[in-house]
Order: sequence, then C-alpha cells, then structure tokens
Amino acid sequence: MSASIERYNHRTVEPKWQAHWTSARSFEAREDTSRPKYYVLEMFPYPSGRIHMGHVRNYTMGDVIARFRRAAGYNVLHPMGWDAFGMPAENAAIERGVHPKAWTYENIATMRKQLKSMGLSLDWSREFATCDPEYYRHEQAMFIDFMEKGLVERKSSKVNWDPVDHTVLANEQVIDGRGWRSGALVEQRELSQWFLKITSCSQDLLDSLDRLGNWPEKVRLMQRNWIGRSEGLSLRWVLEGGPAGHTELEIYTTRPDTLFGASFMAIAADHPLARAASEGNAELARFCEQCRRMGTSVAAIETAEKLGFNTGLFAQHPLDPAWKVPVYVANFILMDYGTGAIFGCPAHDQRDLDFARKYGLPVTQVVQPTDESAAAAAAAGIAAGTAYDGDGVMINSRFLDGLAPEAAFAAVATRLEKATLGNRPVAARKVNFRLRDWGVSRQRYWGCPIPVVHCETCGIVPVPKKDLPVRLPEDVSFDKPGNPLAHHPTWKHVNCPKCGSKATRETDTFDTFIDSSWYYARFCSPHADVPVDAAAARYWMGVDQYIGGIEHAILHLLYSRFYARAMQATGHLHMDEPFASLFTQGMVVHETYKTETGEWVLPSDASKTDAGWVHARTGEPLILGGIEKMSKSKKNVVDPDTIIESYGADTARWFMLSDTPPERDIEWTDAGAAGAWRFTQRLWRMVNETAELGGAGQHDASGLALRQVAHRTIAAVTDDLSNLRFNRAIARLYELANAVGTVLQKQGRNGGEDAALREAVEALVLLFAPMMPHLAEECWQVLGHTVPVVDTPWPKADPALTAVNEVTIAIQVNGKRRDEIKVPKGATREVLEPMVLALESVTRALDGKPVSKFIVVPDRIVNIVCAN
RNA sequence: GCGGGCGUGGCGGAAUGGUAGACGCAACGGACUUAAAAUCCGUUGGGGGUAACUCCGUGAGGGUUCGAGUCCCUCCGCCCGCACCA
Repeated sequence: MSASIERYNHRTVEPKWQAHWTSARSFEAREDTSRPKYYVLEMFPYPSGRIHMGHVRNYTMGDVIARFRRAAGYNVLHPMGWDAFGMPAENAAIERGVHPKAWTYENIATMRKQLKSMGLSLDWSREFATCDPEYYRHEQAMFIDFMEKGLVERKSSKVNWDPVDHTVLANEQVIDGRGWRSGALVEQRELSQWFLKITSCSQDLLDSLDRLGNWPEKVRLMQRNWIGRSEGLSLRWVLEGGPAGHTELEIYTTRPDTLFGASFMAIAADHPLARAASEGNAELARFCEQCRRMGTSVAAIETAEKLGFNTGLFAQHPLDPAWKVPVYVANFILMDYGTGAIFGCPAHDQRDLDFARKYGLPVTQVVQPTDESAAAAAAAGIAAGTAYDGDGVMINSRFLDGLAPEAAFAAVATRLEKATLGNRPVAARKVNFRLRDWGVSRQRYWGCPIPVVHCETCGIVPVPKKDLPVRLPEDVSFDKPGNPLAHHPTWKHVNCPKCGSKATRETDTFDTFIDSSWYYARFCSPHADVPVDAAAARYWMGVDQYIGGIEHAILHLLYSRFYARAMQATGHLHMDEPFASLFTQGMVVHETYKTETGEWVLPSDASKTDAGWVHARTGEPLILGGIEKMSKSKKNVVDPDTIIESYGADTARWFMLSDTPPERDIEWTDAGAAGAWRFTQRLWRMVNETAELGGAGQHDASGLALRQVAHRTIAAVTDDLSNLRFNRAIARLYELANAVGTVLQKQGRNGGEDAALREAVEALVLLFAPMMPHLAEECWQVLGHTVPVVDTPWPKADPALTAVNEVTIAIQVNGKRRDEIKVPKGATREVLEPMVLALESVTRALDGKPVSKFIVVPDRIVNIVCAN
C-alpha cells in the first residue's frame, strides 16, 4: 500500500459535500413532465428532542432509494417535515414549564441539524411543521368541507377520566386502571365528540386493499382484520321481566347456525338494558361500575379476567318460546361492536365456553365433525374445555340436524326473517364491520383547533373559511389541570358567525393522526394557498415508496387511506390510495445493562472486561438485561450524534443497511459499527491506489474475470436496490471490493488488469454512493471526475460480461448431495444423464441398484432416485 | 384475550421447493513491525475418520414431495398492534 495515502477524514469531507449539495440545490424538486417522477417518503418524525437510531435507519433507507432512483434518471421528490403536535410537548410544559411551541421548535432545530449531518438527499425547501398555522389552516378548511360533505358526525363516546387531575387520559396514561400522574382510579365519562365517518368507506377500504399489490401482505391482512367485515344476523329476543321499556334484546351473531347451542345472553356494561337493570339492583350497578374502571382500551378489557353478572332476566329463545336463556352482563362484551349484546354458544366459542364453565351454564354441542375420530375428539375437547369451531354437520338442533353449518345459517336466517315480533321481522341478515368511526376530538392544547363555534341559537356553526385559521392562543398556562384552551380567559368567547350573538369556540383540538393523514399531499405544494395544488399533486402523487415502522400498519395507514378518499370527495385530491408501495422497516435494538440494584445503565457507561461487564466509571459489575428495542426507559440508546462524530454519517448509514434485512429488527453493536468504519477506510485506500495507476488502458483477456465480477455486481446491486434488499446489495459490494483487492495486490499486473481495475473501482464507487454518498463524492473526485456523483448516471451492466456460460450443478442420489459437476449452461438431460451416471461418486452411491427416476432441474440440480 | 409477524453456526445473516451457512462480525493461526496499532493472508456448524470420506444439522414434533430453512398441521419462545403514544 502506498504510504502517501492519507486516512479518510469524514470530519472534513462530510460537511464539504453537504455544503456542495446545498449550494447546488441538488435535491430541490421541480415538476418536469419530460421525466418520470419518483416520490420517496419516510414517515415524518415527531420532534421529541433528538433523533434516535430508528430515525437513522428509516431515513437512510429512504435516502438510498431516493439517490438510487435519482441516478437512474427519475425526477425525485424526497421531502421532510415535522409531525409537530402532540402530548409530549404538553407534558414538557407541565413538568418543566416550557411552552409547547418553544419546546417543539427547539427540538425541530436540533433534529433538523442532526438530519442534515446525515447527508440526506432531502428537499429542505419543502419543509413544514404541522403546528404551523400555515399548515393547519388548510386542515381546518378541509374539515369544514368534510362537514358539508356529510363526512363528519358529532356523537357521544367514552374517555378515560382522571377524577383527581380532572383530565382526560390517553390509554397509555392509564396504568393498571389508574392515572399515571395522580394514581387515582380511572373513571369513564361520556363526552360529545367529533367523528370522521371512516365507516362510510369500510367496504371500499377493504376492497381496495386488493389494489395495493406493493404493500406487505401482512399489513394488508392486518387492515383486513381490523376492518373486520362479517356477515351475520341481527336478531331480536323477547325479554321476560325486563325493566320498563325493555321488552326485547337485539343481538348480532355470525353463528345463527349454533342457535340451538345457546346457553346464555351477554350484554355490555354500558348496554341500555344493563343501565336500566342496574337501577333496581345495587349489586349489578356495582359490577357495571367495576367494568367501567377498566378504562376504554380494548386490550385491557380483553386481557382482564372474564367476569359476568347474572341480571336475573331471561330471554326467550327465538326458535322455541318455551326455552328461557339467562341474561348476563359481561365485562368482555363491547358496546361498540354489533349491538353490544350476544348469545353465548359455549360448545363452539372458546370465550363462551370459559364463561359457561365458570358460571355453571349448560354446554350443548351442535356441530359435529363428519369424520368419526374427529367427532370423538371434538366432543372430548368440549367436555375438557376446548371449544370446537370447525365445520361438520348440525346435531342436537331439531330441524337443522344433518345440515352443514352454512346451510343451517341460511335456514335459520330464512325462517327468522319471515317470523315477526312487534310487526317487524325477528331477524335480518346484516353485514357488520368491526371498524368504528374515527373519534378526532382531543381535550388538549397542543393540537389543531377544531374550527367550529357553539351557539345557543344556531347550534354548531363552522367557522367561515375567511376567518381561518383559528389560531391556537400562545398565552396559556399549564398550572391548572385540564385543557388550557378551556380555561383560557378570552379565547373561546366569540360571536356566532351566523347570528352574531355570544357563542363559544370548540375547545377540543384534533387528533394528531389527522395532521399525518394528509402531509404526503401537502409536500407536493407546501407553499400553496390551497391545501393541495391540483397540478402539483397530479404530477407527484401517489407516493411511489413509503417507508416507516410496522407499528403504523393499521391506524396511520388506514386513516391516511380514508383521508385521501375524503379529500377526493371534497375535490382536494384526485386519487384515493396515497401510497403505491409500502415498506415497513424493523426496529433498532440494543443490549441492556443493569446494575445489581436494578438500575439501567447507558451503553456508553458499560464496558466489557475479562471479568464481565462493569460500569465504566464506578467499576460496579453489570448484568446483561437482554436485547430490546432502544428506549429511554431502559437507557439502551446510542446517540446518533456520537456515532456520526466518531465514525461519520456514511459509516452509520452503511452499518444500518448491512447484514440485517431491512424489515427485521437490527441490533446496534459497536463491533459492527467499527467494522463498517474499517470498510470505509479500505475503500478509500483502494480508490486512491487505483487512481494512482493513472487513466484507463485497453481492456484485454487478462482483466476479463474482474470485469465480469464488476458487471455482475452492477446487475445484482441494481436488482437488490430496486427491491429494497439493502443487506444483499452490501454483501455484493463486499464481494466486488474483495475482487478488486485481490487484483490490486497482484504482483506484475498488466495493462488489461489495470484497465479492469479502473472500471471495477468506478463501478464500485457509483454503486455504494446511495449508501455512503460523501465518501463516494470524495472518491469520485480522487478518480479525476469533475462532475459529482450526484449528477452522474447509474452504471449499466454489459450483458456480454454478465452472461454465464458454465454452471456448477449438484448431483443428488435419493435427495442426498453426492457430487457436483461443471457443465455448459443449458445442458440437457440427454447430455447430463450419461455423464452423471458415469461418475464414480454416483455409482458408489447407487451400489448397483436400478435407477427409477432421473430428475433434471436445468442448470441447478440432478437427482437420481433409486429403490432402497 | 384477539389480530399479525419472526425463529438458520459463537453473533448478524444468505439461500425462485433444488449444493444450507454467500457476505459481514467475532475468534484463532500466520505475514509485516524493535513493539503496538493499522493492514494483508489463512482457518472457522457439530460428530467420526490418518485420509478418501461419512453421519448429524435451519426453535420442537409430525406431514406433503424425487427433494423442505422454504409448503401444511400441532406445540414452544420472542416481537408488533388493539382505536386518546407517535
């Protein structure tokens, strides 16, 4: 190696190229219909304070795609902004007395600087924060349009109420049924709130998933299940001895076929019947109250022990009025789903069976598998506590006996549709969705004000568009519990826009999911005077590649899909599916360290010694606590700034892409980061040594092998990057670097090899440029180029050099590998059979036994099957 | 609890149903050096065998197939989401 080559210094090189890209405005996007567009978007960050490694991973992936597409000739849009409203800003205000706005903008300034140090190819001229009135005024205008279009509804719904802090709590602020700050038992309160009618699109949101072919199947499946379309029967039961006004109980069931297996009715604690029955039954009232204390989160309700309370009421079986079924209030029945009431068929539903066993209710099997042994197993299972939910034939079901469940469903439906109860059919077939309307009201300050006024005379009046935005007041205090907007002295007092009389503003703000449900469209025309400029959106939308965490698989993505539809309905957007391709990346995880007293220790304070892990400063022994998602609470965080400072952005980016497939969790390790750093130095040396060889000579046969490696690498990396297989692209680049290194070390190289080296190294630089853009620019300059990499087209593989003429195929006997042979590509069975059967390894394995089958998979494998 | 996913050497991982372990990390051996760092070369799934070679092996157990890490069933472990965190 040449002694004259200086070490690569990222501290000077990285800022140098960042400055170049900025001054050359390399990444500012303009509409240009002469070129194909490509819109790359990573989920924009919440400005929590500093970027974390998850951001580094997410934005590196997006940047690789953006730079790769750009080099490939696309007109790329790659914007960045801030999901800037949200609770942490208010928590900072409460805990530290900082104003949410100041806190947020300080965080944005810090994080912007950090992102810029990563060398991302972002169009910063399009940056915006959702807390800017210039952004949220359009959100307010669109909400008013949605109201006019009938997409908005006001209805009552439940919230978690902290009776001590007098505050509405988010589900995450409810810990074991208590408020996180006060520790008080949480209550449920009914509030009148705003809803977006996402359920009006249930069927379309479901059907359109089929069009999203470039979304991960698992995300589509999760959304499908979330929307939860079911076909069932809405069925009314006559109620005996119910409280006044309650003569019947309507339930929804997807299994009317199992009606003869009914053993109890279960209703939600919030069901009107439960409320009415509670009035004369203190014990029942107490039980319902206890159910409400579980909070509003479905997860909490469903993981809690299944409990029921017998109301003492009975319902008449719709197919046999003499059959009385007891009515329970159960803590796992949700008022939001169906009618908030079910009939329980324990034999064929696990939860019903658990419930029946707990309360000594009868269990009658009504579906039996047709296979005899399976039937016995099902019956035994039910007796032992395992419900049978498979197919079969109906038994113990009177006129349904012998039918398949599907036919029984139809028979019950048909019969009960014809039967009447109070001049109405007893039952009706009904398609039901699990999806609920989107509640968007939040009783918080740091969000977009909902642009309506409550007038005693006129009712709810939208704020006229000319008066938008409804600005968030800045002179608020957080020393009182509750929503600062509600107790601001003047803000809410206005005159009614319609009649002019005294009225009050809505003091709730929007769910921050609204902000992130249309930002992708705003990026097309971030300075437009309308929410979205139609021409710009027509050019840029949809997002060609959207990247973010799997944790957004349902809510954010579903809300965005709905929002595009709502915007289309109100003329703000011309399309309904905003994200053509979706990629969900994995998390960044790290080892955790604990002291013997159980305190978490930062990785930077942990050091490994021969005696094990110890605290770097105190020398205390440390316990490894397992590899977990980086989180502040467990302190297993690595600060990107530290990494970028010591290794450089390129190294951090490279490490984030190497080894681990992008969709999987990646573990950050110092050894891995150091390895990536060494590789940058190795590339730098190789490039400099190659540059010293001078200009390109003539290609000849001596350089052919390296040229083939280079061109095959071009083809492979192009393919891998097109499919977001970053880790594989990187493995290919290591192989190319190894091949280059081998030739560079060779004594007595000739001109043909030098020419091949030059070609291979130039390809290498261009191929790693999307991942390590600063190093690539510096290397490219060293190689004598004056046009920067960022303006250089992607290399093309020469088909003559990527073609493979000879292949190695494996030889198996009875599926076991016994040999391998090299044959010309495309060798046929006729050629292979005599060759293979003559192999010593094959004759030995066959041991004289006759060949019964000779399987040839062209260019891959030969499998000889013989009798054993 | 319900829904979704993942599981391969010491570690991260590779592998259109077709040679399991590419590539990287770590470790070990060697070269260079007064020495260290850096760099370069080599070895590295496990068992048996001097060797040719051979057997076992992709969380566990079954199945489909000429052939299974890959497809199907059951189980175990870990992770994500569950509607007011973002």
